[in-house]
Amino acid sequence: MGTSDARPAARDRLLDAADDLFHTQGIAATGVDAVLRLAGVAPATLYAHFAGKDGLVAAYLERRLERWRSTWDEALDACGEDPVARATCIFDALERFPGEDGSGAPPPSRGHGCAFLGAAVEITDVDHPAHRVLVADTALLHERLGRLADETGAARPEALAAELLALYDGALAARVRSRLVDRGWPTPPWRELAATTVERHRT
Amino acid sequence: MGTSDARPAARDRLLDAADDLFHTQGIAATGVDAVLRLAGVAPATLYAHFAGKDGLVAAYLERRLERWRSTWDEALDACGEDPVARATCIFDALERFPGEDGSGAPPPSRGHGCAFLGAAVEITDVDHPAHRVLVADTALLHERLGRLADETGAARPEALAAELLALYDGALAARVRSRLVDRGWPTPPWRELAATTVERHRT
DNA sequence: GTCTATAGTGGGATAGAC
DNA sequence: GTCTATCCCACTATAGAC
Repeated sequence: MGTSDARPAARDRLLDAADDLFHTQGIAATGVDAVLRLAGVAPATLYAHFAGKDGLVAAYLERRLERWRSTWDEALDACGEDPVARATCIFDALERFPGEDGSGAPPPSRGHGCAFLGAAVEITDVDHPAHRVLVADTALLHERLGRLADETGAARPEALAAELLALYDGALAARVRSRLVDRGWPTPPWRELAATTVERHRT
Repeated sequence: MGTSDARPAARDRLLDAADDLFHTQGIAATGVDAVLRLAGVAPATLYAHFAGKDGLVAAYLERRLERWRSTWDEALDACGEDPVARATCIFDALERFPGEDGSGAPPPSRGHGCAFLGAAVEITDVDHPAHRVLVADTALLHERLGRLADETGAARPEALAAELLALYDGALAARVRSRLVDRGWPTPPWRELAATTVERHRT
């Protein structure tokens, strides 16, 4: 069956290259040429699959959001039934997430922060095809963290969820800062901090 | 004396325009033309004062970092001698900071996150003239928070400082997310959370 | 039919000359 | 201050290969 070819199809190679370059070098700073070269794909193929660069950007973010969602799903499946574990396992997901994990990722792959928050800084036009994906990312975090916070029996679930989200964003920002200054600071134990936050809200 | 003219000099008008546009629309997405138009300045004037767009970007970030430093200084002067107040008054500074404060800033002025972390996503070339300013921002935060954490008598000052920094970055990220989804979530009481964090480290 | 190779066009932005 | 040059980049068109 042709679906098991050794080399991925051109469309997937384009998305892989886009994921790498857009995230590590910035979206606007990355020319279409660079994506084409890394993917080993001809220009016409790109425009056959996507609606220009903007469409490729949207598709790259969409696929990344799906990957994040399933990584989080797997972490939730693996962490058991304890409400505290479930509310804090977003940090397990972060450790598992390809590129952000502890595995042998080359230096520049890590430490570029949340791809969606980063894109939100570069893309301010609400008519950009990627804008809805940026909204969907925040919506996903709000909805899930809100539900998980609710399950912990917190008095004010949304307040707890907002604090957990801040911890998550703080953890990602810390990686950017540690890339900038290299002289390492101690990495806070995010998961434990999150657990403490949950407990504080259960009074 | 010419220094008290009603209209600022061209160089300052350029920096004002750059501060506005680069921060709210992104650096790469903002053309030099837009800066020139908003500043009411001729192209040649820009290139007489700065080394091209990159130089303007560096100067804009440099001036913004200085503004942030003095805002933080004033907040430190105003918050008294209590070590906990001093360690947490970075959030007072955030409230005072022009553009990020609660004052009548038009919608798009707020909610674009830390200008330096944002620039770090757009500018990955370490040879870019603005790169050293990005490093200086993180260095300032590390150094000051480290010193303030030390003054609280924390057992592990750097660990405390890292947590305070995460809270700071989380607070800025929360503003970006609330701009994206508008349906507001409760804003955590950052200063109180920071105070709780300090107390937890004083055991 | 999907993809590649190559060449080329138009627009916008940086930069500098007059 | 206007006006112009130069360059880069997104995008397209054509023709051919697997």
